[in-house]
Amino acid sequence: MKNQTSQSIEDYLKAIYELSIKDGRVATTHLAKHLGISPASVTGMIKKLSQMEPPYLNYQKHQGVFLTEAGERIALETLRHHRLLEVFLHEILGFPWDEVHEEADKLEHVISEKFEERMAFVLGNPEHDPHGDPIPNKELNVPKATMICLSDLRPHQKAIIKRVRDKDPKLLRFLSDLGLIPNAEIEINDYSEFDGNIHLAVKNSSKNVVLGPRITDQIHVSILN
Amino acid sequence: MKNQTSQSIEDYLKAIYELSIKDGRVATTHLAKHLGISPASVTGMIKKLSQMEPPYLNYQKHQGVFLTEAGERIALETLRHHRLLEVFLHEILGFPWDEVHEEADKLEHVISEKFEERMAFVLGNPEHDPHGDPIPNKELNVPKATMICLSDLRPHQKAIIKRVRDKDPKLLRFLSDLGLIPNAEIEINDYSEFDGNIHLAVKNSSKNVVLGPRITDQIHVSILN
DNA sequence: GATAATATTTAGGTATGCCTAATTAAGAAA
DNA sequence: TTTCTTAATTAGGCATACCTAAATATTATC
Repeated sequence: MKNQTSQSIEDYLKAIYELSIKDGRVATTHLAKHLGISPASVTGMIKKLSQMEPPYLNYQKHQGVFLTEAGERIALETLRHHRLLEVFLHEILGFPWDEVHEEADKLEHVISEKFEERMAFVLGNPEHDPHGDPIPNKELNVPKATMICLSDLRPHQKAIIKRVRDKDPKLLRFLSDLGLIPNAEIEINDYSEFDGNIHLAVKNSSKNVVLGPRITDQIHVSILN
Repeated sequence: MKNQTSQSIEDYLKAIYELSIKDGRVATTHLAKHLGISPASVTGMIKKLSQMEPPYLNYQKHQGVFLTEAGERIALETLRHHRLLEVFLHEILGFPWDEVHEEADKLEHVISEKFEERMAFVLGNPEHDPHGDPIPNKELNVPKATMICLSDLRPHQKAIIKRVRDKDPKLLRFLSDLGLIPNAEIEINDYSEFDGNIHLAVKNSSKNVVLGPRITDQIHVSILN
């Protein structure tokens, strides 16, 4: 079996990479849900990907999958494309940050290495995309940052938003209307033990905001002393 | 049958548009050669495209095809994408003009209307791509220009290069090394009746060049008085 | 440890878009 | 007009990547 990629393969590998950060192995159903595809189809594809030469992933029946080195390389290349494109769309073409994800999802499979290289040059080799996610560098190393969830902050702590993980344009628009975007400074006012809601102040907009745990888990921050 | 597009369909319609400018109807084999596909495959596709609702093209067995209005619309939209992308790649990302075609050929099928619109805005609604080909405007009207082939010029005439039709990167690089790119000013020195070679001077580079008819037919110019 | 619920896989099928080989139609030349 | 050549079509296949329905593991619960 020949070793090549396709739009689909890149999507699978990227999804497995993202899901396996948390869990190690990725379950068929989990992957299926994430990709919006039936579990049966996923089984077919992961069998194929695990039988390529070299294989893109390790797979044992009923045990889920994880990436091989070759698979991770493709995933990181795709992720680099994706995140560079997000910055590019935002900075150069003026896309609002909640619209960059969808467009980058299509383009990431199509651009050439030259396009990637030119983009990185024009943008000055950015390390983070507009959502704060780290961009793998040319050697595919992912810059690590020490961040915690907004939900882990305690009252009166100040922090800077570094990353917003959600991809839903509606939520992203909601957050940016509140000023809750990467590099914004916030201060926790209160934390209600009861429902997990967090009350916080956004510095520049001087707005006071109440956020539920569904949202605060998605926002990553670094603490200000 | 539903009416949609795909990468392949857009390629077919664009090719038919380009070929039918000269000939009106486009023959199966002609199209097959242009697309690098077997004639049998082309027959299958054009049958499909002519039976859609609305049809993208008119087709009668053994008589070739021509575009319907719906087909032409898709072709022009794709062409607009393509040529805007060429300008964009050249001006914004710094691609050399001989490399823009290949990249645009892939991207043209993938970018959104928003991407197109943002590109046009950032570039200031250009009317020509780096090869001098006209870019259909938003309403898909193609700007017309009065140009003739370089091969039709007479000795001592001066002209400005408006368009270089060839897509071969090697030839394009050769021409730009000589300064023969859109907007360059040239003057015809001599024309050899015998072999069709044209001797000309390029203004800015003050080079003297001899070009054969294979090339001079591809270069379109407007005459300077 | 048996059973119920859930996860996963197998089997069989579909649409797209390409292929080769064989056939038929059209156009040119004798 | 008949024949030859070239163009176009049909027939039958293949790969990719998805689907549903049915069968089989696995895991959780009693």
